[in-house]
Amino acid sequence: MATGPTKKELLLKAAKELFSEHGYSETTFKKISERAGVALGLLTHHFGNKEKLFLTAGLDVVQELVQTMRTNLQGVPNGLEAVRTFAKTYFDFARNPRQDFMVLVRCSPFSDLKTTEDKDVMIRNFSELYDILRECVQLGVKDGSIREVDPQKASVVVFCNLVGGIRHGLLTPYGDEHLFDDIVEFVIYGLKKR
Amino acid sequence: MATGPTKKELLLKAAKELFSEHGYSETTFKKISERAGVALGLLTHHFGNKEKLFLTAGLDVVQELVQTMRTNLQGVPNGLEAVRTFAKTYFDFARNPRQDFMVLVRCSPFSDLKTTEDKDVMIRNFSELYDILRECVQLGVKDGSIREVDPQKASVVVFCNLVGGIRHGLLTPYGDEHLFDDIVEFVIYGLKKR
DNA sequence: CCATATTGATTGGGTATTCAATTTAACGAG
DNA sequence: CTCGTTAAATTGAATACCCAATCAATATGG
Repeated sequence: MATGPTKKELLLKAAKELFSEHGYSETTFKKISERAGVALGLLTHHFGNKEKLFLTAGLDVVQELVQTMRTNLQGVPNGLEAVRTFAKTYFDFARNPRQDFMVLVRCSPFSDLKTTEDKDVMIRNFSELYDILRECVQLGVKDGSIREVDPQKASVVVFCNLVGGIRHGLLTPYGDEHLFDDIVEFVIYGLKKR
Repeated sequence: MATGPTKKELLLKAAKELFSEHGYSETTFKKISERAGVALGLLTHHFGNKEKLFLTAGLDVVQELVQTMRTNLQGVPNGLEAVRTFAKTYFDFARNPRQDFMVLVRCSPFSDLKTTEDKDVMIRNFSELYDILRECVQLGVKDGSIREVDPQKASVVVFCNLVGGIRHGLLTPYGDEHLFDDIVEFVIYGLKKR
């Protein structure tokens, strides 16, 4: 028997798409079940409630991004290039509709979640990304490709660039198709040893 | 007769506070009218509907920011310092609870508004800020305090830094109390002529 | 045979918006 | 200043709608 995706997977896929397209509160169980083509009741059966469903969707995206990041960072020549790769991977991932990255952008994972446990889970998973970026900066300071900066502070600032870039590039009418490249260039310029 | 604030003003004030604290969909007419201490029906009477109310609240904040920006930028010695003042003013404004800046952050002005006319109104008002920042960069390139950059591109990149900084500093658990200063420093470092 | 998956109608609660009724304010004529 | 008239402000209950979550009934699979 050719087993395709399970109904649970279909629901999660539809949920990720709808969260991406219309945000948390505009996405209803009815719309999700209709897009997935399965019964409405399966949502609570498989995911508990709406918030848990979003958490599942969001974590799915974050973990895939972490994995992609780890893969792309293999074999980078130095810390500065690692940061460049990190930024490019981040933007490429966000641009790719198949990844449903907008789930995280549209749904404010740190403010829309209501229970503190759910927030903590999301925070822990996001922290992986921060850790990776910080290690890139640390590496660069050590190997001399990045100027003398506090890796902790610098990595947060770089992350702000990425977050702001995503919001500008994908949510506002400002910025052109080169925005992401411009940001990468600016970040590298600001870190490079001179 | 000592005329205090009108009921319309009380409603708008309460709406801005609640939008800031809990976002668009968590803010209800009931909560707004209760906090303002006036009748629920006045909301539609004065503002038409919920989206128009949010638009009014958002525009109020943007226009106040534009005015503050213009004031603070008077008498800056050169373009680079103008950019620094712009960034500092932006962060100070966002940090100040009295300004209800979080209305704009929590309510995603470019993605939550439903009608294209409302989006256009918001876009036009926001553009004032972009124009001001671009002029600062242009000035700096001319007076030699900023290196040779495309003012259009550079100002958008700087804006991304500010937007990302706000989200990190006020919405996520990452970044410390010096984050805003770090970002200003990074931006200035990336623009300064060497 | 039992646990799990699946269905969709039902439930209970909450929402923006409407509306008829009432109060207040504005303003000119006498 | 004082009515009288009219428009605007104000009220909160009523309306109509939508949603997440429940649940009893049924099917499936190991």
